[in-house]
Amino acid sequence: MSEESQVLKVRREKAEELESQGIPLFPNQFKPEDRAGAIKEIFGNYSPEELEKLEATFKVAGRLMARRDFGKAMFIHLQDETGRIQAFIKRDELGPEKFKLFKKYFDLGDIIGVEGPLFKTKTGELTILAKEVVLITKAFRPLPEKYHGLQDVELRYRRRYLDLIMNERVREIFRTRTRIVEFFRRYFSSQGFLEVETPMMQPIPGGATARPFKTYHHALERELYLRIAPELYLKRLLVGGFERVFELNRNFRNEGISIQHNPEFTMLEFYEAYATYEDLMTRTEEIFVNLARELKGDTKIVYQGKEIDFTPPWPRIPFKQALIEIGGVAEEILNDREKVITFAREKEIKIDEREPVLGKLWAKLFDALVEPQLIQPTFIIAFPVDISPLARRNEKDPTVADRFELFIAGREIANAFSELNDPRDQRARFEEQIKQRLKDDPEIHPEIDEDFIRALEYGMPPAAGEGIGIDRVVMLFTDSPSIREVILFPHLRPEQK
RNA sequence: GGGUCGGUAACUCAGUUGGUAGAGUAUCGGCCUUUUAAGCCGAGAGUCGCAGGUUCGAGUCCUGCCCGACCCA
Repeated sequence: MSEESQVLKVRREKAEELESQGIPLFPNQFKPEDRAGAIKEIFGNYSPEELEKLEATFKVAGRLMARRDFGKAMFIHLQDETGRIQAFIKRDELGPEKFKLFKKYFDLGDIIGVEGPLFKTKTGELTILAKEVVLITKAFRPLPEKYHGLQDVELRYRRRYLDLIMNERVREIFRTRTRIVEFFRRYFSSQGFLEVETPMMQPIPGGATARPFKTYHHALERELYLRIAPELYLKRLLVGGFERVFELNRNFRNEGISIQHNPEFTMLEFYEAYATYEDLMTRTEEIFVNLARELKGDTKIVYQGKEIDFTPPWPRIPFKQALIEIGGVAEEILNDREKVITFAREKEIKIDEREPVLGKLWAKLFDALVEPQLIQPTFIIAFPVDISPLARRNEKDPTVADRFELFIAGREIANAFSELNDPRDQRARFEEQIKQRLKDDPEIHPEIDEDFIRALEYGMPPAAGEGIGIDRVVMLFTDSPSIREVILFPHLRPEQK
């Protein structure tokens, strides 16, 4: 076989023959009036006699997914967005010409229209008796195998359209994703938050510690960065007088791809004036309980075989205490930088031994020893100030920030804090960050966002803000082990020719 | 970046010690007017990820590379 496989050749020849008979391959006149799901929902329980009395015809369109040929009649399954419905294609009903045309030229994968009354087969399946059947869109390529479907993970991601045709569970994941996004928008709107859009392209990437994507604007003749977080712009809006704002959109981080990381991911950030991080813990509990009830009708879900219970209140454990009690790190080790490094080496936790910031070393220990153990929803609070450059200091202990991170199923799901609004301290924190920056660390931008400081100098009301990783929330509620399962088109290396 | 596993027909997968590349689905032809992965008979379909190497002979062994999954960092 040369450049074209046998199957593709047959399809192409069939299409050409149809066209030469004056039958259009891609007509645009057919208007379906019914959908598979609604028909089955309404008439599924009708008896054969009741169906016969209906005297109504139904008109559906969808993809031809299955075909069982009996010579002078055949059963087909047609799939639209709402589900599958069976139709019975009978020579005596259609007439010999149309029947022959269907039999010879309509293939699995074609999009077709069927019109006719409903009846029940011997086996009790609700079925459309086809009085009319038309080709709506010819498929030039065959569908994957009807029973096993499309399994190859690489192909599923590269040809997501096929994955969606073949795998109902995948369709369900993305419907759930949309429901979750809609839930957040509805929740925040109902709570008086204004949804806003701030720059995705930023002259100075800020609001997080991460390596950005760089691009170039020709007319402005300057480099721009795809945002790693919207934080610094949302806080400018607090300065501007919007007291409750949120943004739900994409962030970009130029980092590795893993089971929990995609270079572009969806983040919800919200900011609430006159609130504290403690208020946000309560709000966060409320959000997840409401979401679980809406999606599952329960405050419990099962994720990868583990039951997760959102019933509040959730434990609130100080960062250092978690390291000691959950991570099993002795307190005297934590307070000594050299001992921390030795400890990490013994435990084979990879750290940069030149790292001068003690909090960053602690964070590495936390990621390795504590995070995987936080299965039930848990707030870790009182983060070291030196890894919380945008958070307000605790009034009693200035070495920790009024900050929490939420962990569920061994993963960070949310990050929140009372916002630092003292412009002097903010400048000092930025300067310290740059000073402590390891040579050429791509995750810390060497430039201070002076306009952000200036905004704070006009006065930002005390506020608390939070970011929630939407992809990870979707993973939890769809029981998906990998972030790629909840992103329609995850990034892959280019396909080889 | 390192490790493990995988890449064989359009799809899902076998392929023994190195000895003519297989099955099911799909496709094509024949039979069949209530099937549910319909059934029966027959047929065609392959750059075995790519490039080298070893060998009389490589899907199989060796080296490098590409793509993917998972684990580690």
